[in-house]
Amino acid sequence: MGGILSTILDVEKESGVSKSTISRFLHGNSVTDENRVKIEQAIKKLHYKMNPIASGLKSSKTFTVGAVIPDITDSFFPPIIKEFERCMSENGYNVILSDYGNDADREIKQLEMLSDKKVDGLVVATSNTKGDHIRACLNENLPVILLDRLFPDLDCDSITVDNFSATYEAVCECIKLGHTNIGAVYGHFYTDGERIRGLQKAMKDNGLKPDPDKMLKLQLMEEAPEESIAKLLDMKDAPTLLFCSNVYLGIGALKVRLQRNLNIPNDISVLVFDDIATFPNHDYISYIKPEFSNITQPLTEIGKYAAELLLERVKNPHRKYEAVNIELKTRFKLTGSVAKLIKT
Amino acid sequence: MGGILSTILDVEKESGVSKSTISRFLHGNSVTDENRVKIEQAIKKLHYKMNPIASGLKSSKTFTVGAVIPDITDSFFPPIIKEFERCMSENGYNVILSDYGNDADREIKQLEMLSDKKVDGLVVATSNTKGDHIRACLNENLPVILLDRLFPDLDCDSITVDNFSATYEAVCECIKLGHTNIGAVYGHFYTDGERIRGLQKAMKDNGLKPDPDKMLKLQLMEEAPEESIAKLLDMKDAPTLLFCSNVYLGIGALKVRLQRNLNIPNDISVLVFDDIATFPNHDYISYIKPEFSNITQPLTEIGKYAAELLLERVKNPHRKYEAVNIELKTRFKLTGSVAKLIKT
DNA sequence: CTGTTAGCGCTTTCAG
DNA sequence: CTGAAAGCGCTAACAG
Repeated sequence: MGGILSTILDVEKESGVSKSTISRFLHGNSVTDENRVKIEQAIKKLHYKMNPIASGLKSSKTFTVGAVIPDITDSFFPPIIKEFERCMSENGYNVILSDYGNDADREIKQLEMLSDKKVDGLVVATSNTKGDHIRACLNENLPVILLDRLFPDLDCDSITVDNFSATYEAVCECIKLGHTNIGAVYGHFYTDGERIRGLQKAMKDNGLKPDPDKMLKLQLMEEAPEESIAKLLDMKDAPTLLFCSNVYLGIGALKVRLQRNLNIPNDISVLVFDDIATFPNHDYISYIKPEFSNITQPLTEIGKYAAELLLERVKNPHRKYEAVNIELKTRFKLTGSVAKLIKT
Repeated sequence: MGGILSTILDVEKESGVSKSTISRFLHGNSVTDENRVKIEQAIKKLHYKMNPIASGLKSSKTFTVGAVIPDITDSFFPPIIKEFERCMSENGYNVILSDYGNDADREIKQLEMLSDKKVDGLVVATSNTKGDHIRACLNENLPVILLDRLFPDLDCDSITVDNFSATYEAVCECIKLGHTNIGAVYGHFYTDGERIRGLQKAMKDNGLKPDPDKMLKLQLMEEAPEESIAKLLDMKDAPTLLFCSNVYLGIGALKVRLQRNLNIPNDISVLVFDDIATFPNHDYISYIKPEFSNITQPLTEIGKYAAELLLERVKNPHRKYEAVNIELKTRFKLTGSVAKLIKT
C-alpha cells in the first residue's frame, strides 16, 4: 500500500481497453457494457485514480476556484465562505482562500497570482475602488463574481443586497413612529453609500431635511466610531434616532451604550444595518436587551448564489454571457430599540 | 491583450537559449550573465509566465496545501486560518479551505479528495477519534500537521497548547483565593479532557477532592450548556467557582448570567478556558463587566507555527523526519470574576 | 463506440 | 553551465 500509484496506462494494459476509451469513460461518456466492466475491474484492482494535474494540463481546467476576501476574521465572511465552499465542493470544485488583509494592492497581487495559477473562476470581495484588476481577469476569460460591490463601467457578475431600498423602508418605518431628527454614522464603502442614500431619500420623501451635521462619514479601520457617536449624542439638538450603516458602527453604538450605560430607546433609538451577532457562538448578544433594530443580510444565501452563478460560468467556459447582478433581500427587524414617539 | 499566452518554447526561440536552461533559471539555478539577460528580456517581451500545471505534472508539486477544519464560523478558526494562509502565500503556497461541517465522515472524504488532488501538504483540525485517515496521508508521503489534537499511536506533527498545565496553574490560583468547592462543565473533545485533568490534579495537589457530581460532561452540539450550568448553580451545596472548559461553555455561562442577572463573582466565580471575544468585531464583550477570568489561546501563533512546520515539511519532501509536537503557551488572565474568599 | 497518434508545457536525466 | 532528448499522465482530434 502507498507508494506506487498506477496510471491510465496501467489500466489500459490491465483491461485491454485503450486509454482514450478509458478517459472517455472516466468523463462520463458512454462505452459498451463489456468495456465498462473491464475498465471498472482494472481500476478497482489497481486502485487507479486519475491524476488531476495531468488532466488539467491538456484540458486547462483545475476544478479549483479562488475566494478573495479582505478579512476572514470579519464575522461577515465566514458564513458566506462556508456555504460557498460547501456548494463548490459538492460539485467537485475546491476553493483557495485568499485573505488580502484589507490591503487593496495585495488584493490585486492575489488576483493575478490566482489567475496565473489557472483557477477556473473567482469570487471576490474587493476593496479597490477601480475594477481594472477584475477586468484583467475577465479579459483572460476567467469568470469573476463580485461580492457586495458594483462597478458602473465593468460588466461583471455580482451578488449584492438591497442596500438602498431596505434602508429606505426601514427608515420610513422609524419616521412613522415619529422620528424626525435623525442622525447617522456611515463608512466609506460602496454599501455605506447606498444605505445612506436610502436614508436620505426616505427623509426627503417624508418631508424631512437631512441635516449634514448629523450625517457623519468615517474612515473605517482608522477612526473609532465611538467618538462620532458620542458627538451626535452630545449635541444640544441631539437626534432621537441613530442609524449605523454597518456592523462596525453598530458595535461602536453598543460600546457607547455599555460605557455610558445608556437607556435605549429612552436616551436614543438605534437602527443598525447588519446583524451584530452573525456568529453562531455570539448569539449571547441577544440577551442584552433590547437588541438593536437591524437589517440583516442573508449571508449564507450570498455564498450559495455566488457558488451557483460561478458554477454556471465555469461549466460553460466558452459561452458568451451577459453579466448579471443578483440582488438579495435583507430582513428588517424592528425591536424595542426604536421608540414610538407618537401614538399610532 | 489577453488570449494568447506564451510558453517556454516561445522564450526559447526569442532568446536563443534552450528551454532547459530557461527552466533552470526560473528555478533559481545559476546561468551565465549573458544568458540571464537574454532570458529576462525575452520573458519581459513575451509576458511569459510559467504554467504551474505543466510544471507540476513532472515535478508533482502543486504549491497548494489544504486546511481542513470543522467549522469556519466557529470563531476559533478564522484567526488561525488567516495567519496560516498569510504565511503560506508569502512562501508561494496557496491554501485550499475545506470546511467539513463537523461531520467526521465528511472530514475523511475531504482528506482523501485533497490527497487525490495532489496537494503538497495538509493542516487538519480533526473531529475523528481515530487517526487512520491521517495515517493514510502520511503513508502516501503527504505531510500533515494536526491542530489541537494528539493521537497516541500516530507519529504525526502537531500544534497544541498547554491545556493541562495551564488549567492546573489557573485552578491553583483560584484555590489560593479560597475556592475549595469547584464545579465544572466540559466537553467531549481531547482538549476538554486535558483541561479537566489539569483541574483535578490541581485540586488533588491542594488536598481537595473533586466531586464527580459537580463535574458535568456534555456532548457539545447536542446539549445546551445552560441547563448543566443552571443545575450546578441550583445545588444546595453549590460550587463557589465554575470552570468552563471551552468557549461554548463560557458563552453558556454568559447567557445564564444575563438571563438570571447574576452577580459575578458574588453569586458564583467563573473561570473559562478560551477567550469569548476572539473576533475583532466582538470586543464589545469587554464592556460587560467583569470579564470572565480566562485562559487565552494564541490563535494567530497557532496558524503561524502550523505554517512554518508545514513549510519545512513540504520543502524537504524526501527527508525522513521525526514528528514533532509544538506546544504553545496560553495566557492566564485573572479578573474580578473570581472572588477572593480569603485575605491573602 | 473505439484505437491511433500527437501533443499540453515543463522538467530532468544525460552527455558534453 | 548548457542543450538534446525523453518523458510526466492525460486529452483530443482523427479515421475507422
